[in-house]
Amino acid sequence: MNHRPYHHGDLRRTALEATAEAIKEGGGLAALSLRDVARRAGVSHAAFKNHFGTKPGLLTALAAEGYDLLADAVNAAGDDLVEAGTAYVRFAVAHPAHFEVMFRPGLYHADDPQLTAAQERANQALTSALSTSAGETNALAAWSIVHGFANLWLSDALPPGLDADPGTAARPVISLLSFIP
Amino acid sequence: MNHRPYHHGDLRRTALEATAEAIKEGGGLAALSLRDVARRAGVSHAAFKNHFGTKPGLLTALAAEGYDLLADAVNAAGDDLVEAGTAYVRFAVAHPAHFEVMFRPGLYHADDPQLTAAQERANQALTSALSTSAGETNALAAWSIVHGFANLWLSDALPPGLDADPGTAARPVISLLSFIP
DNA sequence: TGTACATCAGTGAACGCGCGTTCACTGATGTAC
DNA sequence: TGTACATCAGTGAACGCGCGTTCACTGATGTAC
Repeated sequence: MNHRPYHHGDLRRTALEATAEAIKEGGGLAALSLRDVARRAGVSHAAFKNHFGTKPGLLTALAAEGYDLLADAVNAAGDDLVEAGTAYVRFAVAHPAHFEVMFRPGLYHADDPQLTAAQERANQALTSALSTSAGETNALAAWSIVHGFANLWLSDALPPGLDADPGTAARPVISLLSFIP
Repeated sequence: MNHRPYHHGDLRRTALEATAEAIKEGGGLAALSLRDVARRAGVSHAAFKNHFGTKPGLLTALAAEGYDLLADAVNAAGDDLVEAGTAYVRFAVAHPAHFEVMFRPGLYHADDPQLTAAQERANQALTSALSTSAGETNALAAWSIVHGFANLWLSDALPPGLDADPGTAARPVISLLSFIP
């Protein structure tokens, strides 16, 4: 008999994972419900109140985690535009739920301090992959191309026949911008 | 007394407009409900059954309309990569609800004949903006950059200070790909 | 021009359901002394 | 080391609500003759 203890011990962590799973496997972010997340986490559906407050609170935490993961991934890629861009695409495909929530600020508390700090980290990471002489147009192009590729991949809109690994498929595309300093 | 007639006369048209409006002004696609659309259209919430069947049926019609509008917009731009790309961005911002639904095939009947025909039209329009010698990597880059810019704009994620018109703001970014034949 | 009738478009009530949040509670943990 | 007690984490029932869909219906339209 493995009777679960009354106290979960790591509910916050488990809840975030269950949320990402629910978005990925359930009907997407549109169909996300706290009760479904609770079921996946094996916990009462009222248990989240202590950790996150309400539903937007839960999504705030997920978005903040997403920005932190993105910052980590881009930082690990080093100060190289193509590598950083490839890391961006890989992050989006590896964490589709985080990625989707991050870009829907209407669903969470956009002014949460933890969240804005994580956004700032991600921003720094992305900026440092560009030379300071790159200019805004170049920066927008770089961000647009990786963001667009990631979204198209996640929408399953890209033509068949691409490499099965999104990073590998994206690299030649991103490399067209290699002239950016 | 302007007592509405029993028969609406143009409910299909009105319903699609009300749906786009509900997505734009209500809480986004996630919060879309048939009953809200019916309220906006001034009609019983059961009235859609005759025209669209169920909720996915309504979204199928909206997506099909979106692909047709996109095809029209890109065709009108002529066989020029930058102009076609700018038209893509303008379309997305002018019709955000259509654009959002189009790239969520899980929400509609992706095999609907009217829909697939419209998709084919849009595909043709986009393809013809590229020379046949352009190659797949170039095509993916062009699509990615305009799709990414449009999504970032709609997410309100772009830095402040850009031109208020999304087409004008996007043009210099897209122009970086002018080397594509 | 009139009339019968089939078809179509829209109504309004009803259904069963899952939702987010609140509430009083209980079990477990940790700290003060 | 023991004990009292405050705090915290999780429970389970309850609430009110809006949802998508179905149903029998009614008003309007169009067609056959």
